[in-house]
Amino acid sequence: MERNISTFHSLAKNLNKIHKTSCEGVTVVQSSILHEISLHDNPSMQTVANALGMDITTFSRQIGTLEKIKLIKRIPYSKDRRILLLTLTETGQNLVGEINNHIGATMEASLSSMNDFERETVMRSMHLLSEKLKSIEK
Amino acid sequence: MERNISTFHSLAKNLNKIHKTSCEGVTVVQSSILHEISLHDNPSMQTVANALGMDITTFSRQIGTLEKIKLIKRIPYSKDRRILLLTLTETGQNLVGEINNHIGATMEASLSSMNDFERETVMRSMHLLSEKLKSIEK
DNA sequence: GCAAATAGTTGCATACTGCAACTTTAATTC
DNA sequence: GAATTAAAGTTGCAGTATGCAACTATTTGC
Repeated sequence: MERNISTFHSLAKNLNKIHKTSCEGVTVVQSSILHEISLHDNPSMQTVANALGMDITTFSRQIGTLEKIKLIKRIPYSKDRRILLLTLTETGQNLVGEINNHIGATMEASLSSMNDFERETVMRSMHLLSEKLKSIEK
Repeated sequence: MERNISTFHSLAKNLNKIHKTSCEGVTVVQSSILHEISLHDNPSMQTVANALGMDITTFSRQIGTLEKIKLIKRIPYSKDRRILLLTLTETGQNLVGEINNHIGATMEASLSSMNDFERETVMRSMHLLSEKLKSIEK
């Protein structure tokens, strides 16, 4: 188990490192926000902030920044005027695509020395693990 | 591949969340520093900062904080007086142990619905992946 | 011995974070 | 249907984190 803890730290650190080097011009947090928006269909601020487990006030300011640099737009929701819907601009969509490509390429590169079976096993395990971890409450 | 990117984000986020909830009284960054120190035998500042990919100035200040709250000590190295060696205090060691236990317990809990074979596969994949990711240069 | 390199610290200037308090709008309650 | 309560976001702090530049102190190389 001791060894698993080191694996935990190492994996967390390296995933973060990959993410950092993959999102030029934007921070890791901002990249996560953009990605999360891309997963939904015009989500509200609360929706995205909750999905990311971010404090809404910090989130609000990050959204302000992202709108200022024209990666997203805030659109008032006519049926409930308290709500602002978030949408990626075209620039934002392109950036998300680039970041995804970069992350994907880095992952591919680091798994390149595995055979297809190993690679498939690792990817499936990653997916399984992430699904299990999602369901942690609190 | 599109799906793998979401897995990537989800996994990174959840590992970070587990870490955050596991290190009470200390930030995730500080916990990483403590863990990294625990992996070495009286490492120097540079050694740990490099291992974590942290800027030495930020690191220096974090070490200042950690020493102030008596989790680590800086010990001058007699053979090269530019160097300070880092060591965990007893309190620091205990904290690292608690954090490790908490992380371990959370991981166990979230994998509890798997059978032994699956769990073993996932853990081995995690380890394999983290090893591969380590070797990414730059 | 002196120039260059290395380990670490400190001075900014900037950015991130979260609690408290606020505004605006919607839902509830009586 | 007015009054209360709740929800979505924003802003005011105050504390912390981050990184570049410049600094001190030591060591290494020639």
